[in-house]
Amino acid sequence: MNIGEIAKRAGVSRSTVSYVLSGKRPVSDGTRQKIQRVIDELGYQPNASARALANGRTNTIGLVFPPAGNHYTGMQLDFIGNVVEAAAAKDYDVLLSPSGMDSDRSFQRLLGERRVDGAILMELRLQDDRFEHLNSVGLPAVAIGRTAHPENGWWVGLDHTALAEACVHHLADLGHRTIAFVNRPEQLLRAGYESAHRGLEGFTKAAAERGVTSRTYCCGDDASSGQACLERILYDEPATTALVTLNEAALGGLYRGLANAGRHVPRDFSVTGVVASRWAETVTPQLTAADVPAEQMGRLAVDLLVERLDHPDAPARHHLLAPPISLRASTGPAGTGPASTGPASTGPASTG
Amino acid sequence: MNIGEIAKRAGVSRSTVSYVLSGKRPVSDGTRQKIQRVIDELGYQPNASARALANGRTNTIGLVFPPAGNHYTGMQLDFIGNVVEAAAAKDYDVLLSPSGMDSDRSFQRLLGERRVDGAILMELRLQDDRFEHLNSVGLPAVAIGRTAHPENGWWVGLDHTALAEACVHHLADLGHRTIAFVNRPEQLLRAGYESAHRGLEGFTKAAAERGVTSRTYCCGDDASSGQACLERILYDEPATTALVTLNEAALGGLYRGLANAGRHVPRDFSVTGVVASRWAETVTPQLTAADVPAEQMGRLAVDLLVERLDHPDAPARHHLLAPPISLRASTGPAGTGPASTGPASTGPASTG
DNA sequence: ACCGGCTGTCGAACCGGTTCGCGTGAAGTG
DNA sequence: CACTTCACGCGAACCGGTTCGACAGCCGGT
Repeated sequence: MNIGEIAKRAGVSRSTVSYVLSGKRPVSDGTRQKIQRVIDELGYQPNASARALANGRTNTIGLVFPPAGNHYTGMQLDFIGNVVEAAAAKDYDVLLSPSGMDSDRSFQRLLGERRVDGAILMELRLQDDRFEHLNSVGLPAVAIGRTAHPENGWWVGLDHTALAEACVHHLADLGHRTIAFVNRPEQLLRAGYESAHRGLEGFTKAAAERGVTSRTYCCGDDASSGQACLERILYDEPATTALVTLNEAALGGLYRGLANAGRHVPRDFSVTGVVASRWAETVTPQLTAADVPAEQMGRLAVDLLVERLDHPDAPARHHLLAPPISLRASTGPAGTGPASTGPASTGPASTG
Repeated sequence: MNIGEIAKRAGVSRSTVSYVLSGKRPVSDGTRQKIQRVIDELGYQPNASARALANGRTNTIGLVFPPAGNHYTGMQLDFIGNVVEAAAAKDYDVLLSPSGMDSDRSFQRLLGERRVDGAILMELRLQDDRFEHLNSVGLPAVAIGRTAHPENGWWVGLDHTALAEACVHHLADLGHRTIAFVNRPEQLLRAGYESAHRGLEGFTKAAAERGVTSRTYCCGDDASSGQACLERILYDEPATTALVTLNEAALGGLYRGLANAGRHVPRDFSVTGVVASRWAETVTPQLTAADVPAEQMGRLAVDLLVERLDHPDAPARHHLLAPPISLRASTGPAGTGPASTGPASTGPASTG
């Protein structure tokens, strides 16, 4: 069932059917209805490849996300889901591309074969060569996150610096003097992950300002790494009474480590960080945290990209978000020290 | 840069370039190298839309997942990630389609506009009209899950009946006599979700066989619903000493409810169910559960679909998986009853 | 020297849409 | 009634690949 078949049955030419479909030229009421009736009867829908070939637009956007290790974190999931929904609402489909590292076949296909009209980049690095690749083939892109030089880019980002600072201030205001920072895995930090770097920067700066003792750790994206990391924290500095984390996947492990060490949250130890609310509410006690507004960010990213596609010469725009800290139940005033001793720390463990 | 440009620069015809690219006809070494050099210099990649139009294959598969409510569970995330990776390994791209309910635009686009060569269906219902829609347009599909009549279908499924039975037997072997079942949300059960129905069936059957007292509950896919559900369980039957759940998103809330009620896991109360290992390991104590092999399932689904695409007349195949229960730390022998009383149950709450 | 077969390449048609320029017939105007 | 104007629909070209039939040239065999 192609457009010629419709034209034949309606007794008109193919171009007239096309104009009925697109509305780009007026068609008389009589012909339009005749054609429309045939279309409805046959349930005709135009072939996407042919249309894309003819008018140069695929009505598809690419979502590029290098996997952090072998699995995805809850936050990535939230972004993916919300981007897909926002795109669907604007009649765009979403093509998923894993990896996106150089020489990655899937990413190359997306770009070179022009399967998509534009791309949304996740998991940004401070120096992100994906932008150059996209620019070199003229594909518009919007980032979720921002590079080291975001001035003239299209992106929607989270102010990790400010959020980490806010977490430190919150803890310092509660009287905590020794605070640990649990970052994403070292491999990602080394790769230049934006959130890891900016969060670390904000944490370090605020800790210095408030004169609190601090240590920073990298931690694998899973529960057992979190547990090991916490053991290490208490081994390195038993007087630690609070931590800030960006690593939502390790959160369960951090809590387990605290429980094993006999530190009660929030009485003996406070935990906070940057985590989407639905994950913050999964742990007990519920996590006081800056809520990552994944839905809003996904929607904004799609909005920006579609705007850019519709107006190729529009000036660059971006959104920098800094959600407030939601007070839940995982932070409290610094106590006089640990209430009791749990199992003695016997030594540090690898923290991924 | 199109194929004609390459042909011109190499001094050959367009068809010869095409044959170099596809290898479908022999080309002499000299010409091949001449063409290949031009291709490499210009970094030429053939246009995906044009190719799809010409040979009728998009090299894209659709992943159809009706959202359970407004967000995705960790298990869905795992499937999506693993399907995308498995597809990428076979040089297929993945197009995501939310909803997939009737009259859904995105789903209709996938089918009618032939954006994909085939589809993988997630979140199966016992009677799933998506199959009929797909069949009516001749699109091959593979399901993750199985309908009420899976005999001649292509699918990879989890034997939820057997898994739920195994959970009950495990608990009964430990001496538990009063067991609750925490299912997916009622809305999904009513919609005919396969896992919810088969899990419930297996639970009910095994509970009857073992003569244990049981109650079954539906529970929203979030932590607060889980907490409310647990309060309700203990209100309805305070003698309950164990539960089985399919609802991974509610798990954190169930644990919180138990902690609030003063029930220690596993001393006073045992918890088990069907949950992917990486989520089972997030909670404390770690969940004894039948591990959903999401990676394997994603890979198998892609393998089946690609096989079906390559051999349109191949006989239907499927894989029914029943992973064993991984013993972790959330189940133990039934005690003599709750060790102490937590906050008194004051009444049931809505459980979503 | 002639013929048959085989290789390697070409040209043209085709996939299913979109878009542009043009022709036609009806309506409006002096 | 002749002439412009306009609305409407048609045909052809095009997007960028793939594929098939044909043909040229070379080889070896008799």
